[in-house]
Order: sequence, then structure tokens, then C-alpha cells
Amino acid sequence: MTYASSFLSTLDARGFIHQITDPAALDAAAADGVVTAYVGYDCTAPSLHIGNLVSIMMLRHLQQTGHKPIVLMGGGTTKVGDPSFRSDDRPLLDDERIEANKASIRRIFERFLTFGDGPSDAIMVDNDAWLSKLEYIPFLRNIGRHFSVNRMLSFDSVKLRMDRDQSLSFLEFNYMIMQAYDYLELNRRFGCVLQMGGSDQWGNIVNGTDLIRRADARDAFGLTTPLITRADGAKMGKTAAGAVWLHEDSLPGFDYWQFWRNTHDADVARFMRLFTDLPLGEIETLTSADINHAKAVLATEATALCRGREAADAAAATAAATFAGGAGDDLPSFAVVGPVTILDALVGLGFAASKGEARRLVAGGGARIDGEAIADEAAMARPGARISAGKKRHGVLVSG
RNA sequence: GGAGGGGUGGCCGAGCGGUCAAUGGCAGCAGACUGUAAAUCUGCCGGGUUCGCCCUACGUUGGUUCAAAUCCAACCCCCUCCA
Repeated sequence: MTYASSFLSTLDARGFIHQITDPAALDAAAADGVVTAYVGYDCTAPSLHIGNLVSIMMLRHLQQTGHKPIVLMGGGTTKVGDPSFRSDDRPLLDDERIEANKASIRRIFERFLTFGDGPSDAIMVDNDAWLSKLEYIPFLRNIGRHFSVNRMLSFDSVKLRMDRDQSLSFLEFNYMIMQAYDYLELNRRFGCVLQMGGSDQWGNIVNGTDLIRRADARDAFGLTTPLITRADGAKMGKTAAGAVWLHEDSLPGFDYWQFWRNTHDADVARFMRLFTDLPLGEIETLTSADINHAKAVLATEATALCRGREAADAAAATAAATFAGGAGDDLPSFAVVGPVTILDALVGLGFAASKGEARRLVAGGGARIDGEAIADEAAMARPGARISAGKKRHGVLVSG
């Protein structure tokens, strides 16, 4: 369908929409006034990763089209653990850990959203504020009565565990109730009428809109994004090195930039629409001209959003210098005292997991010092040397 | 509850007393070709190594044997069929 509101038409044109509970009504609400919407994030790690980026961008578009984003931190729910589509229990984290993760994650959002007190300023709230204060009996009477266990058992997320005869603790079983309750709380406290999330959250989101209707007789909406995969079918954001983290402490800017630079041809236009602010017309122009150059633009723009323009330009400059044969400022470095063997340098820079692997790299002709291929594993490298493993991984030895 | 089948390296999946660090496929890494892409071809692909070997690994724990991923016992977990 075509949307009247700039919010939904933007999301639609850029490929964010998978399902909406009542598209026409939500569109009307968004065209009519300020819509307050939220996305929930858990605090199991100190950083979010690429998989969360779609919903973060959605909140950004929400704000830029005049609406109000709420970032809900699952400080309370993290103490329970989402059993959805997981085969194993998640480890439970202690309060201290959760607090530290929350603080760290907030810094990411500050890059994408404007926080404050204005009508369309973003706010961040923690569901621990209400979840940990709940009283059991009142909760059961007021909220519990709206949930049918029969129906909860029919959700795929629960059925999966039941069918496998895997234990699903009562604690975890309550997760979906808490998420629905979060939505109700946000609706009451902030007039939040839209919950967004990945397509795997559809069931949980619908639970929330149902609860709001039953408990307070009000309408609320849900919107999910498609699962973003790469053109070759692989799940996005997994590299050999692990998850692609948004936080600079977990993944250096240069590596973040490189992740985007190495996007498959077929994904460039789609990723530009999803993960940059570039206007659609410009994306069209860029990707139909020189696809390889377009990737560099994608990398720089995506990095600028997440890490700042300066970090993006630095990464781009380092990449340009490095791939031209020089060395940029932003390369990974390894501090050494005096010369070390090529093997130690490779392991120290994280290019090889063990000396054996480093040996194989040298034997296979993949190791270079200052651009010179090294065939001898006993070769020494001095501080200041540029070490390369293959064509893409580069680092420098620094004195220290 | 009864009867079968199975748990092997990141994943899938062979092996079923020594020649097994374990065929093959996928993923990954490197080389060639390119565009820091894809496809294709080639090599590598548990750890250490003085390159002789050594260590750790085939669900868990014991046992048989000169020798076990392979045989036996117990236990744990998964799957299928019957009730």
C-alpha cells in the first residue's frame, strides 16, 4: 500500500517494513500527529551489534519524521532471559553487569538519536523501573487474567521448546508476559502506541497490543522488520572474527568500515537504504554508476552514523592509503620491544590464532612485511614495519 | 513403560580394534584471476615443536587389550516406532 505519513512512506521506501498490525490506522495516526514508538533491547552484552542496527535506524527515521522514540532497556527482562527461538537457557547476569552494559549501550544510541525533553526527543527507559516493583497478587489479578495459557502454549517460540522436550522454566515462560506488560506501561506512562522490532518479535509485540486493548481498551500498533540477510543467504553481521559490534571498544572503526566496504555487490543498494541516510535518488545514482566506489561510500556513511564523521573519514583515509601500499594511522597495531619474528607479529596482531596458523600463513605466501612477501618463517620484523596477512588484513608494529 | 537407532573436529557427515588428528561436504583462511565484490581454480584448515616428535580430542565414567573413535559395562542426552 502507499502511505500518507512521511514516517511510514520512508520506512516502506527504504525496505524496513515486514508486517504492521493495522497499517491504515497507524498511517493515519502518524500523518495526524506525533507518534510515540519504542523498541526494546536487552543488556546481555556491553555493545549492540549489526543485527540491532535495523531497528536503531528505524527509530532514527521515526525521530526525523517528527515522532518520538523510546529506547527501552530490558534491565528487568534481562534478568529473566528471552527463550524465543533459543534452544539453550541464557545465562543470568548480575545487576552490576547489567548496569554497566546499559551505560555502554546508551552511548551508541546517542549517535543515532537526539535525547532530551522536547516533543520528539528520544528518551531511554529501563523496564526494571516497573518490573522489579511488581507485586505478585495484584499483577496476577490485573494482568495475568488477560493471558490465556492455551494461547501462550501455541506460540512457536514455546512450542519449539516443548516439542523438543526441553525444559522451559516458568521464569522464561513469563518473558512474553513481561514484554507485553512493558508495552502497556509505556502506553500508560508515555502514550506509546507503537512497538517495533524484528520479525521474530511479532508474537511478543501482538501480545502487547492485545493486552493494551484488553486492559485499557485502547488501540496500539506493532511493526516488524524483515530479517536482513545477505544476497548469498548468509545471516548478516557474522564474520570469522565474530559479531560486528557497534561500539568502538568492541570493534575498531577501521574494521567497522571494512565490514561495510566488503559488502556483496548485490547488497549495496539495499544496505544503503537501510543503513545510511543517503537520499534514495543518490543511492540509485551511486549504485548504478561504479558499484565498487559505491561500497566505499556505503562504508563511510554507515561508519559516520555509528562512529562519527571523523572516525569514518579516518577509516576511509587509512583504507585508501593501505590498499595503495602505504600505511594509514588507523591500522591495528602491536607493541613490541625490538625486532620480533614474523610469526610473533602475526599472532600479536591477531591475524593468526596460533603460531601454527601463522606458519601456515607464511608457507601459503600470505604474509608480508612492508608489502614484501615473506617465505621464511624466521624472518624478523622491526618496529614500524607494516605487517599484512593476505590482501585485506594489515597492521603495524609499534615500539613499546 | 516396551522395541530399535544415534551422540565424531565451527556445522553436516563417514569411519566401527592398529596404517586415525580421524574420508567427504559446508563454513573459514591464504594464493591465482579481479574491483578490498561474486564466480572459478589451487593450497591450508586441533595445539606445541629443537620438525625427531610431543600434547589434547570422537557424549560421560570405568573396563578389556600390547593397542580403542572403534569391543564391554554403567550413566547422561537426542531421535523413531509401539503402548
